[in-house]
Amino acid sequence: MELRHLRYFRAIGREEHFGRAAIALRVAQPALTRQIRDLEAELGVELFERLPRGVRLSAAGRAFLDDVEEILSQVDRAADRARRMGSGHLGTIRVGLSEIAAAYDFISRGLLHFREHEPGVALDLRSMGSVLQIAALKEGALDVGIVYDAHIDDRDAEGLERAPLGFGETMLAVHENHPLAARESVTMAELAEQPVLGPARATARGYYDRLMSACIESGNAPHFVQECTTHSILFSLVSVGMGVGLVTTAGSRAPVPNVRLVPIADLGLRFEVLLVWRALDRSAALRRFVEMMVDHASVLPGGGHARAG
Amino acid sequence: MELRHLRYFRAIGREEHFGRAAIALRVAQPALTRQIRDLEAELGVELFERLPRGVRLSAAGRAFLDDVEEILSQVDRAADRARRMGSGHLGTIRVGLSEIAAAYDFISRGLLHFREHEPGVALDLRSMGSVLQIAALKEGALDVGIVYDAHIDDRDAEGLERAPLGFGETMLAVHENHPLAARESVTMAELAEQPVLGPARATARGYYDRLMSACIESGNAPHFVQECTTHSILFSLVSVGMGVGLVTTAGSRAPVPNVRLVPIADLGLRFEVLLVWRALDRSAALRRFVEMMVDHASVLPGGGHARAG
DNA sequence: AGCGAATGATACCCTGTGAGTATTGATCGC
DNA sequence: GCGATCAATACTCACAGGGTATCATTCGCT
Repeated sequence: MELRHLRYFRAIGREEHFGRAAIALRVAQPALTRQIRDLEAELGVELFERLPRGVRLSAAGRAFLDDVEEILSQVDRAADRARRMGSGHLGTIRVGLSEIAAAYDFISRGLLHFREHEPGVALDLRSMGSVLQIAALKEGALDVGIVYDAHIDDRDAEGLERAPLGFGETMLAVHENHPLAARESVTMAELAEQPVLGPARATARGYYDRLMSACIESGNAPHFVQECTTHSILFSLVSVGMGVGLVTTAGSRAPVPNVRLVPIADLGLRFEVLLVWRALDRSAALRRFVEMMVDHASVLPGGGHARAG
Repeated sequence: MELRHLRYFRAIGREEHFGRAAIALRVAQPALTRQIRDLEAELGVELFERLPRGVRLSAAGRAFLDDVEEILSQVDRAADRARRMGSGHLGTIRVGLSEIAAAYDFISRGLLHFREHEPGVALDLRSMGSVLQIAALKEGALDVGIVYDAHIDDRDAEGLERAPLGFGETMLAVHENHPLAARESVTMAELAEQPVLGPARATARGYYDRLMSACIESGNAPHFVQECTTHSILFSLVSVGMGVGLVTTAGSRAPVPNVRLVPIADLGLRFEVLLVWRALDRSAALRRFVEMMVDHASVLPGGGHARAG
């Protein structure tokens, strides 16, 4: 049995007329006679009652017609689904999101934009740290990650592709009652007297190392009193007055009400926010996602970032 | 797209290996390569990722495989259903049952027997009068009827086929306190003094006419005081003492507690209980039903009836 | 009653396509 | 580096499915 049999049978069953079905199918009538004869032989069932003039569906034929209609429409749906999937309009993308990502409006806007323009593609957003994202990407447990460039070392580079989305400036988080809270900017020298909170090397090695290098280069390495594994912990500690914090984030507003962000004049430590994915991944949906994220939150050659139309 | 494509794709998708799939399908491997190439071209989707060594389902291929599995099993189910329907093991038979039928145990037993042996065939039992059954049969609203022969006249005979199932004896229904209740049998002469209940000509013309003819032939036409359209009405009236009733039924027990059935020695009016169906009806389930009913409640050539093994 | 139209079945021919064999190209494992 | 593995390609062949012409039957309209 082939779909041809079913298509022919459906046409004849609907019309209960070989001639009209032949016209609709754009084949000659004898072809239908033969195919239906073969189909009936294979099933061992008379699908049509041969009347003196014309034909009529038998009881078995009527039941079979219902099934065939369902089957053929299911075939169409399956083909359509495969096509949409192949063209990237349908599917699931597993996106790794470290908590820092939420701070960048071009990321959340980009995600929203994609979801609106590709409603068939489910975004499986997974909150996980940058280091974990890289590992998950490599073992195929994640399709795309959003991380700081500092977390990718050269060994990671092979097999992974990346695209810059924007930048994160490293700033000082201070409690609103802190003397430095009202300042336009501060210098590293001013931090020497302060208890400073910083990242944890264990969970963000590359970032930690680059931050430390920059501090040392500035000539005024601060006094770190606490390593924080996440931004939210760091902000919490700053907000209860445990010290000032070195954080890399977007914009000038902290996610906690009573904490202010102050630029550091002589540090100039910038991190790139990257989209990362497997170079071998040929998923059309992924390509579409990357394209849209890059396009939406396009990074200008000069270094800043702006929204594209 | 043909089922061949789907069958090949399913085999390769399950194995993720062209060679083994070719063996399982009993075709040469190049045939698969070509069919899959065509299928992918038609869908515009790469269903398999071509690895340096071997193949792997793509995301679209994996989704398509799920659909294809469903489609192919549905095709099998549809074919199976059509076959079962064609062989009479599946379907629906609309059976007309007049209330008299319930009195004959070979009918209820036959129905039960059929239901047990053909669980795939639904019996759509419809309670309707004999005359209505004949009409419904002719216009295709009913597949088989169970009626007294008296209701079929020669005009009905054409187009309808019949088979005898058993006999109904015409007896006298009397209230248990009635003087005749204890008798072994009565004669028509004895009924002359009685108020008699009989059938209604409007709803059972053939039966009524034959009953009347027999009464007149007996030489003692009784005095009918009431026409009853149904057996249950007649029995009700007898049970409240409105008179004695002439009824045709099976066995010697009335369906109402305080009514007795007494044979009428000199009437000898017997009616055949018939299975009736359209001669042109080629439904296998119907044929199976007729065969089983006749076989089960087989009527012996001598005239009586007995149960067959 | 007879003729023509309608309808599906049959006969016959021909082309396209699907399958087979042999081979290539590429890669992996030892 | 050699042989094994695996899919793709080249080429040939047979047959299945489609087309045209025709038949058999029946129905409708004179």
